[in-house]
Amino acid sequence: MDNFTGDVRPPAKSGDVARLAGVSPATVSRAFNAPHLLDQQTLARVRDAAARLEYRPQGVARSLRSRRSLLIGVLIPSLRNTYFAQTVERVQALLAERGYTVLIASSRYDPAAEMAAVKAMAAQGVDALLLVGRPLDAMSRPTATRLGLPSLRAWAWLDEPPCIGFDHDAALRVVTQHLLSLGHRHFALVAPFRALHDPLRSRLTAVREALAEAGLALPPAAVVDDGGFGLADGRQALRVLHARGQTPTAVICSNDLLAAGVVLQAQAQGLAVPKDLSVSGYNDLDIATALDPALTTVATPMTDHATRVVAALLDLAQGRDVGTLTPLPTRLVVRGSTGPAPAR
Amino acid sequence: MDNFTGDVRPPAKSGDVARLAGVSPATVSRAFNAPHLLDQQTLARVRDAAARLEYRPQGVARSLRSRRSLLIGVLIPSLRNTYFAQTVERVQALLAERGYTVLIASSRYDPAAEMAAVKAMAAQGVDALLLVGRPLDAMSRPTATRLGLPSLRAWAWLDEPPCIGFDHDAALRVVTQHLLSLGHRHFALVAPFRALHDPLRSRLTAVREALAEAGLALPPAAVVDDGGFGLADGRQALRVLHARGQTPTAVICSNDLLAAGVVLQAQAQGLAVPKDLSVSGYNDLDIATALDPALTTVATPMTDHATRVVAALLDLAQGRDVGTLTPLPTRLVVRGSTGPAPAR
DNA sequence: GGACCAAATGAAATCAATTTCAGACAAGTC
DNA sequence: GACTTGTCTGAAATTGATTTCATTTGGTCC
Repeated sequence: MDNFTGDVRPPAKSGDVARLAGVSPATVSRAFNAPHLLDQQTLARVRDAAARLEYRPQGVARSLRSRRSLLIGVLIPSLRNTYFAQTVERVQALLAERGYTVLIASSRYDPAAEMAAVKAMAAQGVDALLLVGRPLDAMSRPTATRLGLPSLRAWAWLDEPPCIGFDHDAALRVVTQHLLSLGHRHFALVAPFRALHDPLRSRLTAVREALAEAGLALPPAAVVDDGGFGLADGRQALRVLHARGQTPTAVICSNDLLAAGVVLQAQAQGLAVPKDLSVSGYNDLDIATALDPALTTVATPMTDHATRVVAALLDLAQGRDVGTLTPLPTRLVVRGSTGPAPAR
Repeated sequence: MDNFTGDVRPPAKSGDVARLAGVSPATVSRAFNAPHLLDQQTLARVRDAAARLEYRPQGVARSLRSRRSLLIGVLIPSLRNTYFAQTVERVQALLAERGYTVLIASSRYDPAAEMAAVKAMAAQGVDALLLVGRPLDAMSRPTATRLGLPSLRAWAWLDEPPCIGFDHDAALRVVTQHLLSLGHRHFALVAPFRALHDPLRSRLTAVREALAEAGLALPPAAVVDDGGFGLADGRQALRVLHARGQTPTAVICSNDLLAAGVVLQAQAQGLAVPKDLSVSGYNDLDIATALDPALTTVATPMTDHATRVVAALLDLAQGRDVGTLTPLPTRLVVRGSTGPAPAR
């Protein structure tokens, strides 16, 4: 039952430190939270006593009285998405430097799970909540607000402050224009968002509009919007397009993994990239430069993203207002996977 | 400053619910934590009042008094590792079903960060700690124990209970034997663990030993133990081997991404896989079957892993002992990337 | 030398729940 | 009818830190 291993004496509490240092618990608290209020001598005595007893203030008690938990909740759609996973890692590392600990939950694109996670995190008393990606449950953010929980939306730029993110629709328009300028007239879009709710599909609209400006249409058969987000799904997507009789010269993908899959499948079928088929990705992950040819893609700089997200989170957690925010810049990175349209 | 939006009235506390239901706070508490103790009528009244006031017990106060936080800490080496990321996602989902919330920290293979995370999680009062992968700081687990924090080691099987994991060394011996049985005599190993501390390199020893049994040696030049864990690193590894004058017929890789990189690089250089070169991966991630040829690899079943980890964590969190544990079974999955050694 | 002020500290209240302990009441037993 | 037993409930203590408020002390200014 009990699990004694040598010196598992009950951990010291602030009163113990106070007694050893010959001060009151209030002073111990100040030594940790407002050392400038203390006399140098006193501070030293308390620090010494705390070190000797290996005292670590119990977070739970601190949170209760001070109403600050030093906890930040992070809610993402999926950890299988490398970009999200890396973002979480960076955000966590930066927050740890500032003394914050990170609570994580993945909704796995399930609105109910998203809402449940918001409530769970509110119940645990996080100081602020980071919502990565577009909302799955339209009420998740209002719910956080109603529970008195400051929240930040990240990754996708939405006009719903505070928000720090990229304007993905604009980026996709740029990709489309890039391909148009290379002479492409036959497009396909691989963006498996069908199962997700409407707003996520604005990417589709963005591509449609950019094509419409050039007088081109994107027929439903040229859009693969089901399946997953992985390499195998990219391969499958190209097969599906061909099975539907589609023979695009340019395939726009909603992430690099899908694009890599399309490239591999094309090569397996004897199509040269980019001579016969141009392919574009999104995110500029490592894989984009690990392929032959390297992927033309949209860079969504992660360092910038993570840094600004953390700064805003800290502001929110400490009750400060975050100023007006603008979308983060994306950058079209043209590499070998896109080229002039083949003559037909 | 304040941020009122409509009905941000202060959240209800247990006393409010008690008053509305005409009972004492103690009864409200019992309604949530031990409903069987209450009269049906009373229970209904309390539930009704709680619903009407949208009462959610404040976790911080509950944790303080009950000494249970319903928080579980998860500490991993890296979220860039897809297997770890997916494991975290599953573990989190399963724990959420049981009412637990997950605190996460990534050490990024930094021993100091690992130790700091253990302390931070202890301070936040997690009920149990999951340590994924081999220890970076030998003291991290003893520290947890000394702080009275039950911990579980996962992923790697170590004789340091409680632990749930795979015997990677045994699995690598099986891989080596598979390749030996195909007639290979010239091996290379891509396992970029050099920067990591010693125990992690036992994989190298495992391969060496298996080869030794067949009377073969693995020269240092045939081992690539630096670089990263990505696709590009796999490509680079094969280049490095060739630059060193190594012409292995079989390359054993410590993960699927590296193996994929080796395969792609080989193909780019005109080497046929597996005719000229056999390559093995590890983990059996999605990418293993998305390539041409598909990767021979070692399956480390994630569902099994996550399920058992969660069961053990719940036991630990609730102060129960976890029984004796045995390593989880791995499985060699032979696919197209390995084949008979070429004649020389 | 008295009034005033700032710095340093402690005593006690506080945060919001859970838990302990004891009491009320009803039902059964002899 | 007295006694036991079990069920249900509430009052008050408890958890461990922070915060408020009051007090002490020493210095400065006129």
